[in-house]
Amino acid sequence: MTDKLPRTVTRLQDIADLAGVSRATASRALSDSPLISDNTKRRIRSLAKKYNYRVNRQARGLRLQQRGVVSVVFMLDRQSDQHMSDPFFLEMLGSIADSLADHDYDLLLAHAPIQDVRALPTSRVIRDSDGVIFVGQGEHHQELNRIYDGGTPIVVWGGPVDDKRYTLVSSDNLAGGYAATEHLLEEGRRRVAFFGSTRNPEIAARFEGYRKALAAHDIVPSSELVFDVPFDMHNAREAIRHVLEAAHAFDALVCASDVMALAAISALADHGMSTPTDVSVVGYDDIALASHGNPSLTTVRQNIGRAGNALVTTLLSLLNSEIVDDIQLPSELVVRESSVPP
Amino acid sequence: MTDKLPRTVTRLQDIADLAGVSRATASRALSDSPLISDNTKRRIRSLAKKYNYRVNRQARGLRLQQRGVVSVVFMLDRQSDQHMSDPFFLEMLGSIADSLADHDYDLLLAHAPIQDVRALPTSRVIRDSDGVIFVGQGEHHQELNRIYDGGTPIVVWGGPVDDKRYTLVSSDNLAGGYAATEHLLEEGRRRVAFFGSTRNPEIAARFEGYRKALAAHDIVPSSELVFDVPFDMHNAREAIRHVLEAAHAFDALVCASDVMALAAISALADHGMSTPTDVSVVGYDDIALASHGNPSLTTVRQNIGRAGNALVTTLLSLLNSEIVDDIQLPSELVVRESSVPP
DNA sequence: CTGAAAGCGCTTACAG
DNA sequence: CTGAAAGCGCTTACAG
Repeated sequence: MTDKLPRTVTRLQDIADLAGVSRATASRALSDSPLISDNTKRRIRSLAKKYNYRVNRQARGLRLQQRGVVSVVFMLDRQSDQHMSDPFFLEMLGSIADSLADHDYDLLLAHAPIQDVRALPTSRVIRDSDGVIFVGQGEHHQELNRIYDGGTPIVVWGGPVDDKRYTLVSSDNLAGGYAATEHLLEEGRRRVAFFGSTRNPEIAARFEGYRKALAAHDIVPSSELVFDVPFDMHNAREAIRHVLEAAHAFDALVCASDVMALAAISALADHGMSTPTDVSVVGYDDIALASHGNPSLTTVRQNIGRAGNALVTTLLSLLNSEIVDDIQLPSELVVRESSVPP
Repeated sequence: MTDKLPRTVTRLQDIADLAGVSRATASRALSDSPLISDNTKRRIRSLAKKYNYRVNRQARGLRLQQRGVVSVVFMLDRQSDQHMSDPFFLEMLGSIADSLADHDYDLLLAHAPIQDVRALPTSRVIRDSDGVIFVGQGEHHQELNRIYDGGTPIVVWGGPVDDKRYTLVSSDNLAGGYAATEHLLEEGRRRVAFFGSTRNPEIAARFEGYRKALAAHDIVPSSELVFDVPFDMHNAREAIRHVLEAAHAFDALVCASDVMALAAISALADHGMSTPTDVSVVGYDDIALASHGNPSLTTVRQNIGRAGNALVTTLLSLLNSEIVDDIQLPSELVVRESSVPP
């Protein structure tokens, strides 16, 4: 008769004592090892449940040389003023966080913009995590290759690039850009401008779709209608003002993000031009705000829930030494008020 | 002459070997123990630097019974439809993440809405972290007291409540609500409505400021002008539509958040009412989008950078067994177009 | 001022 | 099917 049962059961040893087995057996039972009899397993598991035992992740990690942590790095470009306050990134972060939690991994957030990508390999982000999810490639595509070469398991959300060695998850940006442009042309627009920085691989793919759609309608793309507009709302608005003052006439706009589209609609209004009557506008991402503006925004939806899930499961497969393929998710045009003139 | 120096220096033992001292001495040197001579310290530290040694956090944590992790929980209300996609929360998260990184702590993000606050104490969020930062109290004030009573170090961002035992960091919501209302009254508005759920302690404090400002101008607050509008853009817009259809006349609006203010401006426009000509609107938070709408939004700025920093340093003090006080940060009215009729 | 030893809580190769 | 033992990388009370 043991009358000194532990008050609080926190260690594997406590469960083992309670069950009258060794720590080894308890450990194996909890990890569902085939070495253990069903009976023993059942007994140990119900005990663990009853006492609300949860394995100490630090000890397990130390033993297994795993961290149980995945880093998430937002690869935002200084140059194009892409900012994490873009709701698209938050939604992506939320989706990744959910998916990681489902698999019992912690998320280490590298929120600060990457100052020097070369410092990454020795940074905490890589040292203290099992793998890294990069959201966006920025202009650091080759750096990503190098990090991959260094042996860190990484998965990247981004666009197609040449000479890529890491695993890529993306949405079909080319189809998205095509659908957006095609839609505007079918609504009767003829001078369709493109707003966004094609140094960004995702935007470059959308631009490719834009060009193809124009070509399919026998329209020769004019470089006068392509503008390197920054992502950031403030700078986007400034840039768009300049564009409007330079008076390049266009009757429609394909924008690289919803935030940019919102900035464009504002800037147009400042110039006395209304959307969609004077200029039709299409955004990209379908952030929550898109459906509630005035006018509501036609946009290309990226399925962020599936994106986060794909990033996480792909990385975990990688950690599991499985062979993984790139993943491309579909994109979908959502037509609302901003592109349908009365 | 040792010709078998380790290729990769990863363990404390390696540094100790290199320096020709024991692991104990190396450990103490690195943690700046007064027991170690300056000379030895210098030698060991330069070695650590040279070989880019960083202590294994898991091992250290296991030994010290610390996790090196702080959980962040967004206490969003289902009822009031407050949503993490509100940019305010993202900015707050970013600020907390930065501050935590400065102190070498990981951030464990509990993104999913809390289903059952009672399950928290046994959840990973609490088990695997040294402390928890709650953003918002939602309607779970008493639950927070209970978690505090359970011994978990917590710090909460929120509003004033009775019978509070945990440590609170807040901005001066009463002054904010007052300043917003006062400003509208000085602009000549007389029928100032309040939009927001006063079940939320922060909003309740702002509402108190609203009432005081009215009283200071000898205006009797009318319950007809106080509306329990949800936070979520979509539902806010719906709610505001109902308000407008019920035709309660008002000439100004104090909103519980910028997102809500944006929704209000949209809904007003749908009703053929323009801002600020017909109705002046003031938001709360000063999110990035606030300055770029059309019209730009008058709002009460919360200093999110300072907020995140205050939350983190307060929690770390708590972990350090120091006595901490509640912190109240100033709020600041930012006047823009939405509240200044031509 | 420095070191040998114990121990944080776990998992698994080895032996039975 | 089960257990004793080793060891992941660290820190600190104890002894010198």
